[in-house]
Amino acid sequence: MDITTPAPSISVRERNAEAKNQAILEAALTLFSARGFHGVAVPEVAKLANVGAGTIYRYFENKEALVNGVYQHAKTLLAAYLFDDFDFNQNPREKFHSFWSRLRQFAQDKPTHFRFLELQDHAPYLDVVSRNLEIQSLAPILTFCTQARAEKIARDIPPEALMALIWGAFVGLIKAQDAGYYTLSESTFQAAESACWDLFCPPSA
Amino acid sequence: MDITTPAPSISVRERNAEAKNQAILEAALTLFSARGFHGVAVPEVAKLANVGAGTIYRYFENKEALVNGVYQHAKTLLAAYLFDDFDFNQNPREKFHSFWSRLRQFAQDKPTHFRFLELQDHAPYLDVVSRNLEIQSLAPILTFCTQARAEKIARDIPPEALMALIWGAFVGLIKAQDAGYYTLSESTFQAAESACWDLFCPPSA
DNA sequence: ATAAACGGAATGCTTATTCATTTTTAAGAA
DNA sequence: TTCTTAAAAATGAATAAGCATTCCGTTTAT
Repeated sequence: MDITTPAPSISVRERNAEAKNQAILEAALTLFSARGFHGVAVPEVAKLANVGAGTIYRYFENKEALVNGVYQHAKTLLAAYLFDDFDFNQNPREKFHSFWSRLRQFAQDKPTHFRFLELQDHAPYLDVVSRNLEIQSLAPILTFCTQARAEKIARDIPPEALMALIWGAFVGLIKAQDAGYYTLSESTFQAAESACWDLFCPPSA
Repeated sequence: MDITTPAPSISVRERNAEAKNQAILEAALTLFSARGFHGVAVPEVAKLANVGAGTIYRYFENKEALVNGVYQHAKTLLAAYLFDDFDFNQNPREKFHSFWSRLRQFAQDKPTHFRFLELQDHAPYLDVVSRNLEIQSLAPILTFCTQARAEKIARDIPPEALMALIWGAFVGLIKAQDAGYYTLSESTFQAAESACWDLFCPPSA
């Protein structure tokens, strides 16, 4: 008998609860990313999560809270992909490459998360927490654009617009692949990166 | 009494029907563009169109047919903005400028149409006619990209990917404005155009 | 006067949410 | 350890609200 363990800090109860929470979030992510918020019924989420319909309401106040939970989960994961262990001592071109690669990794590893985030972006049912998370998680990139602008490296365009152009280009690339217009190869991805870098800073400089 | 007019070729009935059809399409466009297909109730469309709920079903078989009607209407208008009286004898840079300006004009004149088309793109409830219209209306741009590629003017990237990057960049620019991140000025639009042109073709050439 | 078009209440189905009941967990007594 | 039991968690049928579509009495054009 082990008297060094007074009580398990994580009870069976907590463990189960965590697993269930995850199962619900994952099921909701899958369905919302395919058909959008209004296109999915809550009992359907319950079924996919192998959970009773009532159980969802023990974890989330209502359907809106559920979609916000999924949003915050996905956005946090994206931020982790983008910024964890990021080396801010790189030169601008290297930083750009890091962002591009990390974004690509996210889109490849977590296509459902990526699609979900694109679909729900700026939806009217997103709450204050979700909106702040959106702004926060883009802030480092905006800072990068602003600095590059100040250093006369980036183009003379408002940094927000620069960021929007490049983010939009990336999203367009992924969406067109999703839509079946082509299959992205490694070399196409690299070529797209340098094309976007040339969008970012004037070619002659 | 005027015996020279045997019968009016357009009856009051036909005229009213046309007006009603338009009113329904416009109301549906407004609501769908704001809240998506599943987020809008048909009687709500009827109310905004000043029409009885039943009347909608005299013009459209069901809700799906309605959203497809709106889609086809909007996509056709976009194609008109993009291609009507287009001068295909311009050089590539001039053609690019024409496309960019026309797309901008559409986004400015018809922001609701633009938003609707972005929101419903590749939605599972779009029918064959809508999907074909999508492909058809982008074909001239794809042809432009393919030709520019063949003439070694455009970057060495699959033309579909090039188009996706530029289209995506444009959409990103407009969406970020919609989201309130900034207000687009004339000069920003021009700068964005040349940035995208540099994305399109290698800067050194 | 007649036939088509219209309107909007009525119908029947779907769905968000609740709640009474059952199952599971934690902890102490035997 | 095994049994007992109170509390927490989970369930899914039931409730209530919402919605797509229909239908029939009314209006309108010819």
